[in-house]
Amino acid sequence: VTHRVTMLAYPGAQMLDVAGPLEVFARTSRWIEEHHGRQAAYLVEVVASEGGEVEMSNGLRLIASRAISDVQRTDTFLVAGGVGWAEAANDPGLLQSVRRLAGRTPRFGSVCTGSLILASAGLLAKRAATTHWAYLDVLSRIEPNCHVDRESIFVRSDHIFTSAGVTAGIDMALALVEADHGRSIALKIAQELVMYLRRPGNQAQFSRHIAAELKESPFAELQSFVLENLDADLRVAALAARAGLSERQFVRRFSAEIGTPPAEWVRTLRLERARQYLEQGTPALKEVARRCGFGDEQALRRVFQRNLGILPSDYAARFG
DNA sequence: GCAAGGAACCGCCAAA
DNA sequence: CTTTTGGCGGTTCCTT
Repeated sequence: VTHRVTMLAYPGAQMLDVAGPLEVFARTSRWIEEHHGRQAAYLVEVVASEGGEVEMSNGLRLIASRAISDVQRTDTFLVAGGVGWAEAANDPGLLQSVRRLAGRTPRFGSVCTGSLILASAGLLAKRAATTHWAYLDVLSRIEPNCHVDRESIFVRSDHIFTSAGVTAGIDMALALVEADHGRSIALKIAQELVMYLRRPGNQAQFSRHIAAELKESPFAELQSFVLENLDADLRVAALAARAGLSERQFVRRFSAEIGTPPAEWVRTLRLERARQYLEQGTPALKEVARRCGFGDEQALRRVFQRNLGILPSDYAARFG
């Protein structure tokens, strides 16, 4: 059974928003063909706001398979983000097409500022959604009835998926794959991507999938708590108490099970979360530090410097 | 970038 | 006799 994924591009759309999720679907397809001998699971296509050719935000001229107005049906419809979102959101014809296609698609969503286009089309009323950091307020302005989630990397509201940034778009695509083909395949693809992207350290940027992996661990509950409360007191004594073990025993068991001692594990997750925030556009470093549980900016800076050899501000400038 | 105090980690050991 | 537990203290790393 072929599942069609349609990605909308428009002038000034962000190429990575298109490429990231499509990469996930493409890899999943290939993996399933190789391991199950089945026909490709996903057929991906990029459609243009109009005509067949759009200039992306990086200057690349992308030739789309067709215009969105020509698409009769698809199974998953995604809208990319990018600097051109505002023009796209002011194009009544395009919004009409977006509404029409979303209306006849089992599920649809957006990456980054693509949410603003969905909102402009009136598709996010009474929905939970998110978008790029810097545009959360714009989102509530466009659609006052949208429940804007300011914390999440990506948000699902029934059949509508919105995500915060490029890496979040990948994360969201993985969630769609998980819904279609199950957790184990989604995890495999996530791992493959992590290797492909050569992200050192760990895979925590795919937060949801790490969370899935945690289900296997005897410390699952504790780990989910940590994942969801990175700004809480997560010193060893506190964690041990939460786990109902003596400190000594906790450190011993945790290290044996997880492979890293608790404090280090927490620090790694905090760093990874901070990277996510910086990659999705930078709120004040102070705010990043607070949300991730680093006491202050200095602590954040030290951990970055030591683990990545780069300052947070430089990291944001380079990847954000 | 430094000193001083604190937290984390882990080997060791005795008790359960 | 083996395994698990948890206190102790030294070293290292981190925070202030």
